[in-house]
Amino acid sequence: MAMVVASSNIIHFLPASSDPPYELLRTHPSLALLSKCKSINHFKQIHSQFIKFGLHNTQFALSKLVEFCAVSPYGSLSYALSIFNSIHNPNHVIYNMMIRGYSLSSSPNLAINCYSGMLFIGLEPNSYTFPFLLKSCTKLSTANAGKQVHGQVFKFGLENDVYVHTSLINMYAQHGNLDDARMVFDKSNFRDAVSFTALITGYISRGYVDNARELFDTIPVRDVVSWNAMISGYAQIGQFDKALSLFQEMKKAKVTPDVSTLLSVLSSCAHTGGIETGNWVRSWIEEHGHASNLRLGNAMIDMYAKCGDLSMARNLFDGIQEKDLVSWNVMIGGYTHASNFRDALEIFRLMQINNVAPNDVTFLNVIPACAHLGTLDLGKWIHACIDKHYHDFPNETLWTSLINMYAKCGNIEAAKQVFSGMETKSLASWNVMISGLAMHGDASRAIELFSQMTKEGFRPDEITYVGVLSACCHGGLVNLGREFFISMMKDYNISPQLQHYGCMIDLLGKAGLFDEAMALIEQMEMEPDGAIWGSILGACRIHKNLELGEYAFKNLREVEPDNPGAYVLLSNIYAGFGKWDDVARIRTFLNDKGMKKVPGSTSIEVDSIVHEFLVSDRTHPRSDEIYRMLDEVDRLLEMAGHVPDTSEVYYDVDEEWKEDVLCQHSEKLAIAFGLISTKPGTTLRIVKNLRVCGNCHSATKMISKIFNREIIARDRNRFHHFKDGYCSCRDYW
DNA sequence: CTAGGGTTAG
Repeated sequence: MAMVVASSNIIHFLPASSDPPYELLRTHPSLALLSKCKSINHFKQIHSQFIKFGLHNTQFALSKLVEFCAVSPYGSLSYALSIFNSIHNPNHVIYNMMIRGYSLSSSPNLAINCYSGMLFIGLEPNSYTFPFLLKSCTKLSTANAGKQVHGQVFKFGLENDVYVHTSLINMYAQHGNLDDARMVFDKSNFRDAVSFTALITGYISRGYVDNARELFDTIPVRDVVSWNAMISGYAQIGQFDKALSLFQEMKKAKVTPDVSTLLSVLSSCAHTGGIETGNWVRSWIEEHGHASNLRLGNAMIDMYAKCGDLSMARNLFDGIQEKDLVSWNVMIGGYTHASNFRDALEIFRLMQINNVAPNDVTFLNVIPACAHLGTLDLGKWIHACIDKHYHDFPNETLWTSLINMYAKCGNIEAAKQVFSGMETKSLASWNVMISGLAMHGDASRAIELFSQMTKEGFRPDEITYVGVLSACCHGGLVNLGREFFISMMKDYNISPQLQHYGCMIDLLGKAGLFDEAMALIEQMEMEPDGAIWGSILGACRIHKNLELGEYAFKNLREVEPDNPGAYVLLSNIYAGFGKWDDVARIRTFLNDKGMKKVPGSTSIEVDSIVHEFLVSDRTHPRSDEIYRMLDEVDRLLEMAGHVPDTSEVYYDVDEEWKEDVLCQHSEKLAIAFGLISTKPGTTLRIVKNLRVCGNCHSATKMISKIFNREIIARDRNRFHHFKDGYCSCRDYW
């Protein structure tokens, strides 16, 4: 092997013994230049300085030149090699620096060649050689080379050097060979915090946190990295409480935290809602001059957002001058996490204005916001953006999120397109597609898709069955619903959860099968929740069942004492029986308790802007036009013979409820605005926060015919497609 | 003259 090759431009061959005294070399001014060198061109100038002063004839200076080229990020390994090749008899240091260079490069295997070359010319490796060589072995995917190098360590009697054995432990640990890592550790006669920590991180990365902790407790003197390894280990596996209590111990031990510590601690605070510790960390960061650290800033934003203090998060976010992608993502994610979807989209808009390119994390936080708000235009724009820039990164979660968004924004066709375009479908994608179809009342397609997914070998999970059962529920398919419910338990061993019972009880109740519904409630192994009693109560309203209605109300009030919806539904039942005294009694009770019903609101997206309306809302800038349109709508409805159904309306009871009679429900305002602000024939998509009332439902059916508009309405539970005077729910909801 | 252990969003 010819490791020593003369290079054409460097022709000096000198024996090592010609080095002048180290002191003269070490203090030479040209050496100081290297520490400031930031480019290879600058290095070449320094190199010629070395030649000019005759420094390049010394092993010392040559080792410095090779070190820079091989190790510095501004160096170049090929340049290091050309210098190395010009050296007649490189010493240990020069060889070590070449090996180190390879260990840092993308071809760590070449370190081994270099090591062979060193042996070939008769140089013995020393205690510095192996840490570098072992780092290369660590980077290799196979364990073979590492084993052999371990043999070399014995051969040269270096197994008791603490640096060498730490490198061995680390190498084995990184390869997942914890037994050998432990063996080296146990056999070594000297251990410090570094060698302990190497083994501890190995245990943690394989999930053996308890073994790691056992070891951690026996470290004689722990340094900050040991603490960090253990604290972040707990955080990684989700044991955030343990991470935080260990941090308290670290404070007691008077070990100063560094940036890594603080990042782990902030993340733990974020996950546990531990805002007190979070506040402490924040003041510590400010006192110790870390306030301008971007990563800490981002972690603090995340912590405050996840702990629910969005305004503090926003203050910190606004205070960061040089925001990076993560800053934007944590702020958007914070708002989405807190269900503050409008602000999430607002930050996203600011991000566009600031020309910051989004990534998949951004989209995963923005798309659900679009889904909740029903902003189809923005959702489409994001979809186009993903198609354009991120098609190379197939991200099933991203497509699944898009399917869900299209379904929730009322464009089920686009949802189907994204779904069928997915090359590899995940269980989650089948699930969102099925529940999307269910939401749109397309029970037959949902069920068809379910059988297709099982044919393709996917095993349905509990979420799949929530979708399937809710499809049956929205389609009124009682028999099929029963069959699926049984098959879920029998064929897939999924025990029904609250949501499954909820679907079944809703389905049975709406069909008037009260005995069966109540029997199912008896059968449940958990306490029925408010949704279940609510659906019984709602079914009692439809089927005018006063006795069961009162019973369901009693139970609902026990589970959700502060839910005014229970009183409203019961009042509806009384109204259906003409029991106005009871209606009034409930009203008085609600007023005395100061309970307000959740204000209904409806939003509509026009030209990518979301307009939100409340009952009798007059705050919109085009309010006058909207109310003129509303008058026109009411006039045409009356002409077409639309008679408001007064059975659900609270006559003579309350100012707020009177407005129902005036037909100024928020959905009608949104529709009126849609009619005046879009071209004739444009589909109107509205999103309502509550369930659509009977009056608005029948009015909207007629509006769709009179104005020749398709109106797609999302309420709390499902979609209604109004067209030509009909609704896709077939008045069953 | 050279060295070993650890890192943000979902």
